[in-house]
Amino acid sequence: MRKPNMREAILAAAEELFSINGFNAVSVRDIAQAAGANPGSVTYHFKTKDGLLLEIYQRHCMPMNLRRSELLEAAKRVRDVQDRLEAIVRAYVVPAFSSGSDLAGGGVRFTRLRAIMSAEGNEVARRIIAQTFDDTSHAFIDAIHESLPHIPRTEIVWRSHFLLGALYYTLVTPERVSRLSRGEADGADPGEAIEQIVKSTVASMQAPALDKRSPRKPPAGRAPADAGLA
Amino acid sequence: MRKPNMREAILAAAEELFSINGFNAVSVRDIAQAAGANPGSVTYHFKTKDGLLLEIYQRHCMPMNLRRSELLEAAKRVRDVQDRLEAIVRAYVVPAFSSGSDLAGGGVRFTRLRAIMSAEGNEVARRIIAQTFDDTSHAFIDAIHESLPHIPRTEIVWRSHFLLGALYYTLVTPERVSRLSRGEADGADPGEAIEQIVKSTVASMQAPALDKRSPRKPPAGRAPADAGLA
DNA sequence: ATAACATTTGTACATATGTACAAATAATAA
DNA sequence: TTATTATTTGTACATATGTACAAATGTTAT
Repeated sequence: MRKPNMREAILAAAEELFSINGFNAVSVRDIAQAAGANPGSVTYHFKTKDGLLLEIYQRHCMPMNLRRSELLEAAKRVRDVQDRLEAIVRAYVVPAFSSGSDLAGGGVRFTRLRAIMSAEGNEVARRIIAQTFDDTSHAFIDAIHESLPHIPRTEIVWRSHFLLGALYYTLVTPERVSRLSRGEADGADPGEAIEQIVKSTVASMQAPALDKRSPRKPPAGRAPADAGLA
Repeated sequence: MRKPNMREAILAAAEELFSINGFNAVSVRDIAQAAGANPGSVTYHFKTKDGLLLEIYQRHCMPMNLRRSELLEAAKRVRDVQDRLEAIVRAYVVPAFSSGSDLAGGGVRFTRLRAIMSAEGNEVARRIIAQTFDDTSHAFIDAIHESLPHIPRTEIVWRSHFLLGALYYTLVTPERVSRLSRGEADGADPGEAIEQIVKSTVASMQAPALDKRSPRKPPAGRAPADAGLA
């Protein structure tokens, strides 16, 4: 074949298919076919299916985190507290939708991929994510915490976690928003999604703290985790 | 074999395995082995693997929605607006963690199952969910909307969607909360998760509306969905 | 006990899967 | 050119998969 760069074609096809169907449901043959390549070619370039996923992550993680860091630094310089908080949240959300250097939809595709991998409990993904995104996550958590010093850090962690969940779920099931809003909202419109997530997250961050317990040490005699519930 | 009820054992094993690894990564043989049954038994009782998943959904959907409806009705009768809003959100969240009639952890397991199925884009699940949960979702959206009449319904839909995303993600990746909070929070503690989700969601629901456009009809000459972003 | 039915077992089949590898072909360097 | 290397192709293998089905076994009713 005279494909200018088959490696790239395979990578793109894999990313597309994984981001739609997950890792487990996509076969190496599916990927090869979508890329117009031979199954053997996949083995040649990436050795294993895991290797292919790894390469996809390595392709995207750095740029996305870089973009986030830039936007975060800019956001931290915003004077007004309310505006700053919003800018910080936006700095976290926007790169998840548009990863800049990438082709159209690249950011959305990779974020949706991450969402599905995390649901599938994919081990390759889990490792990469923990060691690549945690730094950035901490940076955002700290920045938000500095804008909201009266909220315990732990609660900021929870709320950031909810933000990521909202983001993931919106990318995975956008049609549900359209359906439940009876067509008044378009769940697949990144602009709309970003605005809604940002506004709703900023508000949630500002919620009063629960502080049932002292900020550091929980009192020893607490009921076991799932006593009254499970 | 003299297993008192093999059908139930298979169902339980499937639910457990699906809720951890997803549908695609679990084989009929895995399920059979976990249930101490023969692969053929699975075919006998449920005909196909899809049939097995279907049965799991039918087993849980009704009770969970019933519980939600009860709690919702009670919540709607709360006098104070703020308290009512919180009660409504809680009525939505709590049954996702504890499905009542079920054995310990049943609610969490089924909700985690739904989270993974929705990420995997499972068709069987998608169909059942849309026709079983949408009524309940609308009831909650309406109830919240009545407590917050100044917020457009569409925005309540978005924020409810984020709530579900947060809930799902917390059940799928609880260890991330523990890790990012450096052990100060336990992401797997249902009680803690519920309180955090409820408080943060109540706040997000009360966020001011975006209202870039008139409440009902968006102006015709709007930019195409993903023009400036994708 | 005998008949009727329900369940379980064991096995088989067709297909799908990840990956290995030798041969063929293209690209590059000498 | 020829030699060398990089890539692609085709095929093969071992294993896994969903499901079908007949035989064996258990259960219940008469």
